[in-house]
Amino acid sequence: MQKRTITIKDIAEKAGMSCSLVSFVLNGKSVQYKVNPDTTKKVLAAAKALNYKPNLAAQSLRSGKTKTIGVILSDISNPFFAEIARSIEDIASKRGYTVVFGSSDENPDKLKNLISSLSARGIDGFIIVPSENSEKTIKSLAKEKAPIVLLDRKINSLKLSSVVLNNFEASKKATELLIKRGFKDIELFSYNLKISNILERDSGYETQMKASKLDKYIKINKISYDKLSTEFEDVVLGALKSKKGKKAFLFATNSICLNALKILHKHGYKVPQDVSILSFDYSDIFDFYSEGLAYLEQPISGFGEAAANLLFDNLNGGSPSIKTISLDATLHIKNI
Amino acid sequence: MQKRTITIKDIAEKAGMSCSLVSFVLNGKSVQYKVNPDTTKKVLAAAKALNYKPNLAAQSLRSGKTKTIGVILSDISNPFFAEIARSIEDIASKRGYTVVFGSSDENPDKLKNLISSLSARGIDGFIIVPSENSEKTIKSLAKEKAPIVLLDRKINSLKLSSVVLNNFEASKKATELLIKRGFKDIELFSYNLKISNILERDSGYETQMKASKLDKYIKINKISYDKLSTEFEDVVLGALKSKKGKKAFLFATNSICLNALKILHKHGYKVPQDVSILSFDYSDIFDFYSEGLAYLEQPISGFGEAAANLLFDNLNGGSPSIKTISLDATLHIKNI
DNA sequence: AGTTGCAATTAAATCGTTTTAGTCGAATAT
DNA sequence: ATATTCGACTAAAACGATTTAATTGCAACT
Repeated sequence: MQKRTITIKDIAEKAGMSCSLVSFVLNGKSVQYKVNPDTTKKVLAAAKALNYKPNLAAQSLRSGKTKTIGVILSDISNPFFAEIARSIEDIASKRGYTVVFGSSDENPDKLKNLISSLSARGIDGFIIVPSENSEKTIKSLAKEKAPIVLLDRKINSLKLSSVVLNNFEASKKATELLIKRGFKDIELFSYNLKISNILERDSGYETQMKASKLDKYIKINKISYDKLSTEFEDVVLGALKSKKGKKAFLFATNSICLNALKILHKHGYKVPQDVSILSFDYSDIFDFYSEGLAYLEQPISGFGEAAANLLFDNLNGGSPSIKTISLDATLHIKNI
Repeated sequence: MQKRTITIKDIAEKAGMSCSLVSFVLNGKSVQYKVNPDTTKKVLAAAKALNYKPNLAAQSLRSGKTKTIGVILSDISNPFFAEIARSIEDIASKRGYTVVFGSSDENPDKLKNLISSLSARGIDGFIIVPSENSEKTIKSLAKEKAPIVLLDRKINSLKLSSVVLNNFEASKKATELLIKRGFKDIELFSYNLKISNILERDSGYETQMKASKLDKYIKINKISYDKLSTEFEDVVLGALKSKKGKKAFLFATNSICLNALKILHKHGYKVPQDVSILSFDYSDIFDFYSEGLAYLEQPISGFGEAAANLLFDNLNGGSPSIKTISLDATLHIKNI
């Protein structure tokens, strides 16, 4: 069925000239190589007539570039990362690049495998959401290979561009709101992952609690990433029973909050009667609560766009400028 | 910073032999080409010592294969497609393939652009969620290029493998349940897209309504895909006010249902007092309803897996067997 | 007239791998 | 002793595009 693919040679024959000329024209270097305007026209006409599509493998082999960027996320089926993926895809396609995605599941070994398989494909640049303990892997990638932009989390010891939320400020601001509203018993639910965004969220909470002399109420519940659906229920129920009185839960991520809300509902606890909620990220569920809830919306597409633009600047400009872009969260309050 | 990349030639030099031998060994053709076992060992040792990674561009150029598959979805930021994307990615990576994704937004022009840009990259095979009016585009791709598997929707006029839900049966079964529970006034909310899954869901509903002599209650609300957040509210409110008595809404997709539930909540309507709900797909929201709700869960990862396996079978086996795989939905009932 | 200069074109090398067609010596067969 | 086979290996072409160095005419200058 496949009618042999059209090469530059076919064009050359049809137009009655050498391959070189065709290549010059097709790369927009007619002027530079002083190609006769008539010749240029002939080439373009022939290329269109034959419906020529350059062979990317050949171009890559020659140039060492693949016009492809690699994006490694935690999990592309997580809505947060799916939206990021989408915004990166949009920008890349406008620039004529394609994107390959990989999911690390917060697992450093998977991350390492992904990086090595992508880097073997001669990817031009990377956008990476670094998992725990991925410092060495990323460092060695940075040493030998293409530009890298870190996303959602930074690694201070590495001199790399990154795009992150202003996590510390957001978390502090959220805690402050709760305190202003009269809450003292504020518990944070967070992952036990050693990644910058989580650590900063923890620290923002802690800092504000201390600043407001609520040291003795500080309680950070660290949840293991892959045990959210199993062992989390006891943690939440325990926290609900711990003390009497006005109570608030601060959730470091969407997924933790969602699971907690399900547990609350399952056991008949009510928001805001039993507890008030403040969560990072937006979730559709939030639209069904009209009081006792607030959330910190992240500029998700902004992350993808900023990271993609940063990467392309490094890729094309060549100027390896290291930047950290820090975006702000928006606090939405529903009668809290 | 880049220490020149290692080629097969470097290995050949280090091991003191020709490139050919190295290639034979590295491709596991030692036996076929009767390479001396000692030589084989030497090659492998040298390759490992130099940390050799084959240049994919060169391999592609030579073989015409890219070890890459293209996946075109409606919108990768939609959780349904994100989960499919994830399951395809997992299978592909196990087989040593990478995946490039594109989102068509149900727009035939975007789909066409995506296909042409992916096909120019010499993609080995495609998994496509066909949008409306994409028949011609896909047909011409099928004629000139690699294997295609259609996903989520089929196009009867094209002889292509596809993986879909048994939409007609699912929709009929759902309608039947509602009727058994005593509902007569059952309205369907569906997209006005001419794609097989939607049309079959419409038809399953209609068929069952007729079979149960409820012809005069048949009402299909067709919503325009990109106006879900704007013009949909009036449709829902209108339907709620139309008749008195026991009422049920059947939603053809997750996104329609989610939007409707938000509207219900916003205007103070209650489930099941004002209306009962039956939706395709699962949504986290559903966990917050304990009565008057049922949903048809689709085997989402199953879609991705089946499609990927089908594609790889065609890709490697070479046998261009055309199969339609039809998966069943699971009906979950919450006190309806 | 002979050199120079320039516009326009082309041949050929190159990127890294795979594969075909051979080479070469040693072992076996006649 | 010569022909045949076979094991082990190699040279070189091919994939398609880009780019450097070289080659044409032809006009312009001294």
